[in-house]
Amino acid sequence: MARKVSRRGGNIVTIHDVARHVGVSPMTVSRVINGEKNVREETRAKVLASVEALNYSPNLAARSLATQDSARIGLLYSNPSVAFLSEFLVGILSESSQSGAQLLIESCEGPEGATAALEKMKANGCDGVILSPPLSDSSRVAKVLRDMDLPFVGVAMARPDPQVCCVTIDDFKAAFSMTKRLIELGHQRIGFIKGHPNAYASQTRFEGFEAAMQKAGITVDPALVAQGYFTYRSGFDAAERMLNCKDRPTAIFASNDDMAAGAVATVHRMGLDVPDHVTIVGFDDTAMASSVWPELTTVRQPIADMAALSVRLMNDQIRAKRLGKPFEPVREIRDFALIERQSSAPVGTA
Amino acid sequence: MARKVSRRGGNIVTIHDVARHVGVSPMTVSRVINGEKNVREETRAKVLASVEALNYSPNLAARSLATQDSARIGLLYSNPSVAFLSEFLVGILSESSQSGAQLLIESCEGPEGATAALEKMKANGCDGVILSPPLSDSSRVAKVLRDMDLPFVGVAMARPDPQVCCVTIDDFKAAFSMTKRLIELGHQRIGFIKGHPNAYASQTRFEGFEAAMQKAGITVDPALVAQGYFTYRSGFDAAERMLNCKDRPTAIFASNDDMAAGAVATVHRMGLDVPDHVTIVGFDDTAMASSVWPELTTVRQPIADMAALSVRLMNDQIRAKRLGKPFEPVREIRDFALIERQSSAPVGTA
DNA sequence: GTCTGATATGTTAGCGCTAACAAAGCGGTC
DNA sequence: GACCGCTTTGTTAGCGCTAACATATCAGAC
Repeated sequence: MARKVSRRGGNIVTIHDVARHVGVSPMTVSRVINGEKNVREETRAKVLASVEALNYSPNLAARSLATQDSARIGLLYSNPSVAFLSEFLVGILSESSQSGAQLLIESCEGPEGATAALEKMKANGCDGVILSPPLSDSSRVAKVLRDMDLPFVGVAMARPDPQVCCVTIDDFKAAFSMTKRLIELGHQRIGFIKGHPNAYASQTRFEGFEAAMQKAGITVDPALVAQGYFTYRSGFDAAERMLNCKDRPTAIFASNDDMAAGAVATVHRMGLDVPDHVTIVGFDDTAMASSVWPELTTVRQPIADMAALSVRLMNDQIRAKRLGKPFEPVREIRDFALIERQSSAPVGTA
Repeated sequence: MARKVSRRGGNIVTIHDVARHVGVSPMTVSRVINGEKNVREETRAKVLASVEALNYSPNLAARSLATQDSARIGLLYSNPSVAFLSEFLVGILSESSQSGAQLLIESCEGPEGATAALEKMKANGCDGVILSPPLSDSSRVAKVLRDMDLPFVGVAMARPDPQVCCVTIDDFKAAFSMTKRLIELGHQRIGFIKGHPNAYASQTRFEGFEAAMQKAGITVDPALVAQGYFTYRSGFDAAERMLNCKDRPTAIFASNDDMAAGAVATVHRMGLDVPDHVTIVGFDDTAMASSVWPELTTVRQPIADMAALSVRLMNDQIRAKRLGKPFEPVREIRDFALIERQSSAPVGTA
């Protein structure tokens, strides 16, 4: 008898409490909790009932200590589209709270600043890194990570790199679908505002646009293709130029929401209406899309889902590395969605 | 000899490795790591050198298991201004990765949906909850939490409630300062767009505006005070009404950035310029503020800092509760900052 | 009946860390 | 020198969980 002192906090329910309550060993409870097979169905049911009754929830700290796979995952972002970032983080958090991963977050100024941030992470005992765009697309960052021998997963990469483990949507197909939808609405003169020339996504999205136009037998008028830079201002300017054409477009497809919002502002400034005179659509479904008026029709990436998936891939990769097993890079492609709001309408409504 | 099997993952550096390297006991290393006093300066230095040399970083899982204060902190948000949310999460993450807290994130649809979310959190073994606005201001949510006996911390609450532990800025003072700044720029006819009538922040900000006007001896023209709802559209409409006044305002102070952006759009639509004809300023410094053109002059809350602080307060509170000690609610007030961008200028520039 | 090979459960020890206690070291006081 | 109180270091055990091994149970085959 007489353990000297109990360090037990107080009323915390442990696996032992459940075990005692059911009349089995803690190990059996553990097996049930972790969904292992080789537990009699009857026993499993009793344990689950007790878990419910006692309101037991496992101590993740103890678990990761015992299993030795407490992954410390670094999150690196730069230049964030804030809207993207919040959804990204929500996805990461909800997944990692289940897997019990620790998170380390760092920001950096573009790919150049990444090295310092990554070194800091490594020094803090990071086991792997998840990259948000645009870093996920940077071959420079990828090289640094490989040199450091740190596993990584890219989220929303536009450039297909078979070497790299990532979660994305199909930008080409998404742009294709949006364009197709505009054509279905009767639009023929469709303007396109490209994204930043450095971003792979820009090119891919433009190709999707072209392909859809070509498939519909519509020639793309070079006067209706403008270079943008993903900024509100660049969308504003690009739209102005297009709308001053003799034969102005009835629809404008901007490669992201900020530029689409800028385009909306231009249309309004010229005394025209969206969507009555001009349909405007964006890409990304950031906060911008539903903040402006009229709200933007746009393409949505399931960012939170993608982020959550990236955590799972990261865990798999870290585990594989610990066990010295090889890890096959995976490219997971998620479905996008066309979100139709008030900024688009059939041609010639006004 | 012959421990049966080592379950050690592999190359992980532990406190024992450091201890052996220095030639002291693990406990001494632990003391150094945790910055306890009663360690000889010489010993401390040697330990720190070894920590550095071996690139040791403590296993948070083991620590929280041993200390029994592995806090599981719930984050509840609703209706998020995405820009707010991302900064909030960044702050929370960077702090909690240091304290080793586990995070659980849930969203809900306004205060009504909060109960379900909170019950889910409690069932998942949550020890306390951090509330982001507008939930932090909801007395309903506060009541639910008190009934559940869950500690909580509110971030960016506008309503001072001495019962509640929170981190905020002084909305009154912030609105006062911004108004004062506008007056310094020579503006006299200043319009004010209020926020949603349900939000306490709306009232507080308006009071700050009034006080500054009064102090400068300027009468507030009721025609230049409009009810808004924190949405782009409401700012758009409110500004339109004001600008159609016979004697139109030279500046408009909107209670948040979305409404300010809406006001900018109205100004442009009327063929006027920002800031040459009308100065427009916002509040919050969300992504919106630097996405639109011209970029908005606004008031910034140090959201990430505030969020990080809320985690510390939460940890303190949880620890106090575990030890059965009383916890005095704290109200921490952080400094705001006036961010001057291109949407404001001295009066009469054009 | 006994042996085989499965499945189901229990036992032991240890993951890395620190709370609590124990002991050693050190200076000063009477 | 014996005693006190203080600082510094060490020892032990245990936080809650699970890997690995050990054992029990059972069905079926010969």
